Amino acid sequence: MQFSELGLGPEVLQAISEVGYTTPTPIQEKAIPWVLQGRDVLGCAQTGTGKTASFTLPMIEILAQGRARARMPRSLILEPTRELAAQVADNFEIYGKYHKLNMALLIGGESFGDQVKKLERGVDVLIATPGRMIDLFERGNILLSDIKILVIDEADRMLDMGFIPDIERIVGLLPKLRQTLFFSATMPPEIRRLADQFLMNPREITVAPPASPAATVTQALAVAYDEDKRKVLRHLLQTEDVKNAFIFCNRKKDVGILHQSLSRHGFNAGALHGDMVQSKRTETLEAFKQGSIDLLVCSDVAARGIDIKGVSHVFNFDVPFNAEDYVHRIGRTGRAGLTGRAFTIAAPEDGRLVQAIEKLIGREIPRVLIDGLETPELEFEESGRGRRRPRRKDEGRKEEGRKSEPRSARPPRSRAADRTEAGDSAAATPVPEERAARPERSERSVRARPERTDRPVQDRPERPVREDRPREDRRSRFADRGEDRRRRRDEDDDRTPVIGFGDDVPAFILRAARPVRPAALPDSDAEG
DNA sequence: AAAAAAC
Repeated sequence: MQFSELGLGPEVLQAISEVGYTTPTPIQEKAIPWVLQGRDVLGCAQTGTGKTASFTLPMIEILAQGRARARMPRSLILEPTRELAAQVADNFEIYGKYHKLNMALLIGGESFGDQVKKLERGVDVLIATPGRMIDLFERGNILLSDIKILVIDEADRMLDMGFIPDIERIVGLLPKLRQTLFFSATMPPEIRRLADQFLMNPREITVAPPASPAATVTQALAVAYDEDKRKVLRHLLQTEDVKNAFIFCNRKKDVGILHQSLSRHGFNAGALHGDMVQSKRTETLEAFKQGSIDLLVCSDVAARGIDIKGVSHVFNFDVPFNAEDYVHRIGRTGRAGLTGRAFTIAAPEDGRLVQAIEKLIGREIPRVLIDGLETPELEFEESGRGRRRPRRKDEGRKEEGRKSEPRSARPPRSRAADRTEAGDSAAATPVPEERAARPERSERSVRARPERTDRPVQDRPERPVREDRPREDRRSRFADRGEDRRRRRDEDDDRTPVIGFGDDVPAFILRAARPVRPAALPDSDAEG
């Protein structure tokens, strides 16, 4: 199946081919013809399935006819986060290149002035987060009586975030006669109810079973004491072949702390969470996209839907509270048929969270050991208040020997991280029992390569940078990787289908950034 | 337990 068979016009097809795509993803193949016919669509699809283009492409086609009047937008797309809204706007820019569509991005944290000015001029496409949208409506800057197409994206997340009342209110302001496209990764009863309420005789499209991570993502779990977590992370960053990575924390505060820590250790990292000013959020995300930042330390604001091509790794510095968020987080890698690796660092008290995740994804996450670090057991009992936090056995002893420094000079977390000397040059190895029980699995598990294990980072041979290779060379390199992937899949006996392009990957995705390396190797493990 | 979103 080719894009040219879906009923899209030559201008859109031209824009698509310039980006390098030839083959639609399953959801695009199924949804685009229906949307072009003016039908409602209920799409059950995770991000990373090509969902965004499945509505932007036909919308560009439909909106090409007619013209918007002042303050009367012709279509409305609702997104749960500002970053996702901006990403959809980018999509319209890219594929609407040969159409003159006016677009307005209505998100919080940016000045009203520009957004209002755009509305005055008349927009074809309105892309908004609910809060700012309602605000502008109440100020009288938007008339919704001309909306012909409504898109509700990430409905289940809107539910999680408490946006449903806002959504119901906005939809109540729209004309009853309209086309509605409704997307959600999962279909809990509450979402189903909304879909029934908003859609008329929709075509239902399901492309990936919810809560199943893509087969292209290799997962692993390291258990470590809380105070060792940063050391484990640094160790993984240095032993893994990390090109770039999302690093998720559960709390905004910890995003800041970890970002500082990694920066002090010479890693090229940025931070992203919802309390940062919007301009900084946009700037950081762009820098990560462009590759001028290798590591993005972030909260769950970036867990869902953020689509950055060719991210090699995801690290869960904290085990997510919500098991579904785990699936979303690790879905930032292994996209578009490329492989990715996802490591989760769990503290002993995270046992129940890990259990919930493993239950959701229906399998155990393979464990890895970090050489030179004591690996505690996960705990599964109720975590009562006042219960003693699990501690390393050697903690007291190391405490005496550690370099003296005024206690008040540092936050408690960073002091704790100083206490172990071993670790930075050690390697992650699989749990022995796992190897003994299933030898064929251990071969492809997330163990660091042997030649990398006990040499310091700067002694390792430089990895070839793919950018410098001639085109043909790159292609053959990828073909090899494809074969490798198939072999590994066979060994895995993993029957989950691969979502994406298979081996037919557009050239631009193969463009790789330089490998991530600490700018300077820390000479001690000190935080300073 | 947290995060997200309007000023």
